[in-house]
Amino acid sequence: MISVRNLAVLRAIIEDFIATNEPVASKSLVERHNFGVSSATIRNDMAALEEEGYITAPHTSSGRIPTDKGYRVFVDQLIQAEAESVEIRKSFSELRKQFSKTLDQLTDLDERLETSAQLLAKATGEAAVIQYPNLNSVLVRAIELVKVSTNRALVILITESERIQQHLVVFPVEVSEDLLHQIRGKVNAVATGVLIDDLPALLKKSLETVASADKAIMQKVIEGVLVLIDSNRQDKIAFAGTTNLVRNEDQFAGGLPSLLETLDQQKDLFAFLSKVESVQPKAIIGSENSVVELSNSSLLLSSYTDQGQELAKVALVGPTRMNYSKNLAAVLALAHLLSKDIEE
Amino acid sequence: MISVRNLAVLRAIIEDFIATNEPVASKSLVERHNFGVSSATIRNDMAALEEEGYITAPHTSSGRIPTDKGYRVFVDQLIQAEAESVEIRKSFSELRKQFSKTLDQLTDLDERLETSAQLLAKATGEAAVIQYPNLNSVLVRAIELVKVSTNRALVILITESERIQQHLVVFPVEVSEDLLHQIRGKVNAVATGVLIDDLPALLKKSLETVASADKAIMQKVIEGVLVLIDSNRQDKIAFAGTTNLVRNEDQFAGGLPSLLETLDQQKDLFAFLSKVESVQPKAIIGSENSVVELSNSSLLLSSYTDQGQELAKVALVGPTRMNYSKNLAAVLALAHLLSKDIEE
DNA sequence: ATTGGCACTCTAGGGATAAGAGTGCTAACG
DNA sequence: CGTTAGCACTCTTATCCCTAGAGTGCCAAT
Repeated sequence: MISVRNLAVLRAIIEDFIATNEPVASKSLVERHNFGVSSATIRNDMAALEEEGYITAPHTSSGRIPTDKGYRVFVDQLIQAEAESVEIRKSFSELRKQFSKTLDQLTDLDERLETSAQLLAKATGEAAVIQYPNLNSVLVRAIELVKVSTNRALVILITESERIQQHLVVFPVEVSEDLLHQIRGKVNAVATGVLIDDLPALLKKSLETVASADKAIMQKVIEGVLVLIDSNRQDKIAFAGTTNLVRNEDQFAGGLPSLLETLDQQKDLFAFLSKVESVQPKAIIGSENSVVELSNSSLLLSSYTDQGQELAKVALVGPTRMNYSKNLAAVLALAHLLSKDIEE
Repeated sequence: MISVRNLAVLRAIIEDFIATNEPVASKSLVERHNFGVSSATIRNDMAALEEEGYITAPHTSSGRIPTDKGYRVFVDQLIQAEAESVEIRKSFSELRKQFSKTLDQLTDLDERLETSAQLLAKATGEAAVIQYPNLNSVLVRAIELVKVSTNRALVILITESERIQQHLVVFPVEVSEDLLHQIRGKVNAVATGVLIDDLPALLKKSLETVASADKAIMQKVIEGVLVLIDSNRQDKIAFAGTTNLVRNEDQFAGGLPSLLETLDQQKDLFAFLSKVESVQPKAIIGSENSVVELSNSSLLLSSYTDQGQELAKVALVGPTRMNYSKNLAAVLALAHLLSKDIEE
C-alpha cells in the first residue's frame, strides 16, 4: 500500500538524488524537507517504497536511490502537471529569447534545425536530437533547373511547404540552355501540384514522351529529383551536445562509448524515433528502453507540428539521473517554438 | 652525445609504448628487439636519452615513456621518410577504395567533406577535422535567381571552381518573374568573371543603376549574395570521430571535456588551423601546442590543393600517444585523394 | 664500450583495523 | 494504528602496514 506521504517521500528522494548524486538517507530527508515526522517514520516509508520497487539501496547500510520504476511515477506526475508548470513558462520565454535572436536570420532548414538542437542542448546540458521533418503527403510546387557548366545543372525541388532542396547532376554530353528549359517545362508539367509520393512514378512515365535524342538528359534530371525525394525519406537528424554527455560520463556506468556510437548511427536512431508512437510528450527511462545501449540513459520526447500535424520528433538524451522537470520543460518549449517557426 | 643506437632505442621505446601503453623496461626492449647488446647497455642508453630529455620515468623504478620532445624527433624521422614509406602506400590504396566507393555518388561539397572526415576518423581511430576550402581569389561564373514563391527567391552563386551555394531571400513585396529575370541580368552583368573578393563593392555600385522602384528588390538580392560570400569566409569545418576520443579518454589526462569543447568551437579551431603555416605535412605534439586544451593531444596536419594551390587543411586530433606512423600515412593519403577529387 | 651482479627504490596489492553512516527492529507512546 | 526513540547491526571507506616484484643505477670486471 502506497500512501500520499510515501509518494511525497519518493519525490523528495528523487529530487535530492538528482541534486546531490548521493544515495539519500532518511535523516537528510527530514532535514531538507518539512515532513513533520521523524527519520524513523521516513525509514518506514522508505521500506515500503523499496518493497514496491520504487527505490533501492546500493548496499545494506546506505541511503536509497530511485529505480527506473521510481523515476517513472515521478515523471508521470510531471507530465500530468506539465500544463500548469511555471518551469515550462520560464523555459519557454528563455528559449524564445535565444530563438528569435539566432534563428531569425537563418533561412535554411538545415541551419534552423541544427541551431535548434544546439540551443536545446545548451539549455538542458544534455544531448539533443531533432528529426528532420517528414515530407510525406506534401505537394510539389515546382522543379527548377539551373545550368552550372556545359554539362552540369542544379536540380531544385520546391514544395508547397516551402522546403527547398537541390542536387547537382552531371550530363553525359553538353546541354544547351534551350534544351534545359524545355525539359524543365516537361518536368513541371508533370510535377506541379502533385503529391510528392506520387512523383517518382509520374516522372518515369513522362520519360517516354521525350524525344529519344534527349532521353539521356531527361533521365539524369529525373534521377536527380529521385535523389532529392530519397534524401527526404533518408534518415537525417540534427544532433548537438555530445560534449555534455562526456562531462557526465560517470552517470552512464561505463556505457558511454557504446551510447555515443549508437547516437552516431543516425539511421538507426532515426528509425528508432520514428517507431515511438506519438503520445506526446513521452519519457523513456533507462531499462524501459529496448535498445541496450540506451539502457543507462533516459529519453525525453516530443514532436513538432505544422498545422497540428506531426512533422518529426524532438528528443533529449541524458543520464537516467537527469533533471526531468527542467529538461521536460525545455523539450516542450523547444518543440512548441519549432512548430511556430515552421508555420512562419 | 646521442649515438645511432640511442636513436634506435628511442624509436623502439616509442613503438613499444604506443603498442602497450606501459612504461618500457630495458629488459623487455632487448627481448622484443634485436639490439645484440644486454639490458645493462640499454639502460646506459636510456640514461643518456633521459639526460637529453627524450624520455622520462614516471617514478624511480619504472620503465620509461617518451616525452613530447622524444615524440618530436621520432615524428621528424617519419616525415622525412614519408615518401618511401610502404605504410603510406597501403593506407593510400585502402582509403582510395573506400573513397571511390562512397564519394563517387556524392556531388555536394558538404557531403564530400563530411564523408571524407568520417573516412579518415574511421581509418585512424582518431578525430578528423577538415577545413572547408577557401574561396579567396576565385572567379564568379554566374549568379542565378530562382523564384520560390510570390515573394521569395533562391540566390545561387556559382564559381569557376564549380562551388555552388544558395541562400533564400525574402522580398518585402511580390515580385514578378520578369523583374527577377531583369535583376538577374543586371547582377550577372556585374558579377560574371569577377574576382569573388571584389564582388561586394561592385554589387553595391550597381545598385545605383537600378530604377528606384526596384531598388528594394535589388537590395535584397545583393544582401543574399553577400551572405553567401560571407559564409565562405565563415569558419566552417567538417568534423568526425569524437567517439574515438571518448574511447581513449584515459589518454587525455582528464582534459577530454575541455578538449571536446575546444573542438566544438568551430570558429576558433578554424582560425587556429588557418594560422598554422603551411609546411606540409606537420605535426604538433602535446605541449608544443599553444592552445592549452590541446596540450595533452597531438595534431597531424596536411592540406589539400587545387592545381597545387593550397585550399585548406586536413587535421587529425588524437592523444599524444598515438600511432604516428599509421596516422600520418592516412592523413597524407586522404589529403592527396581529396586534392585529386576536387580537381575532378 | 659492454656486461653481470647487486643494492636500492618505488609501486601495486593485500590484509587488518577503525570510524562513520545508515538502516532495521523493537518496545513504548498517544 | 501510526509514530518514535533507542540501539544493535551491517557495510563502506579510509588508513596503515606490510610484502613481493619490477626496474633502475652503479660498480667492478672484461
